[in-house]
Amino acid sequence: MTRTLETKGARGSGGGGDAATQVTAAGGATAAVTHAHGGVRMAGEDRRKQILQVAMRLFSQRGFRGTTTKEIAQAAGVSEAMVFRHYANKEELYSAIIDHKACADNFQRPCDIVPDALARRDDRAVFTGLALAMMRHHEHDTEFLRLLTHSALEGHELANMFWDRNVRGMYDFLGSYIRDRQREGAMRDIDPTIVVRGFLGMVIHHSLNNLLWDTRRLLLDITNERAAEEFTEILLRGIAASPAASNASRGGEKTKQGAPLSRGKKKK
Amino acid sequence: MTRTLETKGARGSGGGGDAATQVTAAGGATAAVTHAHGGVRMAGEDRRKQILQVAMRLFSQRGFRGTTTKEIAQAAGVSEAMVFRHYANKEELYSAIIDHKACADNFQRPCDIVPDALARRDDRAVFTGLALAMMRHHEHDTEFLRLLTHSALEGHELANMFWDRNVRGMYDFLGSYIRDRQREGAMRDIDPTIVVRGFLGMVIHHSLNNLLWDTRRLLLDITNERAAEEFTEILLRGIAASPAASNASRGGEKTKQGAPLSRGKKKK
DNA sequence: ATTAAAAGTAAGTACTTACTTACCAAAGTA
DNA sequence: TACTTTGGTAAGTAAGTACTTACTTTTAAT
Repeated sequence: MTRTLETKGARGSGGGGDAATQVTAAGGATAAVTHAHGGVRMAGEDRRKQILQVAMRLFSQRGFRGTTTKEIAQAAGVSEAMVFRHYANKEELYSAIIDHKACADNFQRPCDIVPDALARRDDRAVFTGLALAMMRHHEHDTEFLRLLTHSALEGHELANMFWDRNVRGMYDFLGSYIRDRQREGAMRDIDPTIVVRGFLGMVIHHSLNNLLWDTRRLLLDITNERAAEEFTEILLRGIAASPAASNASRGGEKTKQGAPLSRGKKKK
Repeated sequence: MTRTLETKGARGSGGGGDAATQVTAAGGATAAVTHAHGGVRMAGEDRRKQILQVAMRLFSQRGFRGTTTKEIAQAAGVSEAMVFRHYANKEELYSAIIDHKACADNFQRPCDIVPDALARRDDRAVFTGLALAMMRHHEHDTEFLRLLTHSALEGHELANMFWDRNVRGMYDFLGSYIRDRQREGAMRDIDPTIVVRGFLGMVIHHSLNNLLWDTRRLLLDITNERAAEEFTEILLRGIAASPAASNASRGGEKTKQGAPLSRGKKKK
């Protein structure tokens, strides 16, 4: 009788998304509490969040134009009018997603992911760490990658925002790390941006592939750890300061390099 | 007066697509040939093709669900009824695109692109050749890449079909080439599928990036040729048979290798 | 000239879509 | 207990949406 708002609120924001759908489905038949509605009454703020999450899921599955407000309402277990009570229109729902996705804990800066490896100049740890962080994030928040691709295709703002806030930073950061390692003689002379493009290409394409194309992993079924290691191995060998060939042709001067090739630590 | 069908037919299938749109736009105002319609009368087969091409363009821009049959009709310069005269429903239009895209000249088998390089065991030529062919195709038929991504997101058949007919083949082909080169001692021991994944990742991600994300090439602005070469260089160095390290550790047996490392030919 | 097939249209239909209005009931509060 | 606030609904509306029907014009062979 005197259950507080907290109780309902907690249920709502916790696993509310799917539960509400079921409640609604069953509600019409069984629960005749008051009239037709079988959904739980939530605190406004909780309902707002829940609707947002449901919308995120649906947008990521079917795209913005491909998702109807009716579907969102049904999946949230409320009437369509409730969606428009909380969000003035469909577009505002979308920008709320942008805010939520962009401002939230979603992306840490790359330098925060592998700080110690950076200090140690452990190239392998740096690249595997970053690759792993990205792939785990993609796998754990699959909605996001789909949503992002949809936005890019539909020319929505989310794509640009993500680009500016995250991708650009990643290029800057990794690019300048590579430049440093080139100066230290550990990596060969090559445009760092191309290296970043190649690295991100391998990682992101792999995620996109698993998520979008080969969901059953028919072609290639490996763990994120393995993928991160193998891609890193290819990349680092690929950009290592001129190896055997130059050793053979130019002879001696290996001691010239400021820092040791981290390739040496390979099968430690 | 007695112009043959050929004449009109040729116009229709030639540059008809965009012309028709303009004709319609101007038609309402200027051309009062018979009644309201300003479009040219086409032979059935030509109109059919034209509608298909218009639909392809629109689907690639806005996705399947995001494109209306009315828009297609308007862009083709005909009434909506004409669209449904040629294609029973929207879905059939889509599968016609699939047929056209999949069956047409779109994708040559990988072994046909670089046949001589394959025979010569010129790894560099093989990989740059393939990369370049893919990137050029992406650039020249941008609709296709967008269409494909849309299909993958929307779970349409085109994605699966493309996967089965093209991607799978590419993995098989490149995979077995790499396996051969490993047996010949030219490449190190690594799962060939992972190598293919990495290679396609770099190339496809680069195309997708230029087409979808960074269309103004702000982050990286290089020619396809350059990109193909650099990615190939990274990959081949990355998977080359263990270089300095193994030579030094295991000593002699270099003559065991069936074919010379094509890396030697580098700056020829 | 007659006629039949084919290219084309205008004006529908049945349904969906984003969004509104008017009203209701549960919760808190005086 | 009465009253206000707020989460919630049912039943709209106007503008799409895919798709149809009934009709007209052009073409070209008889």
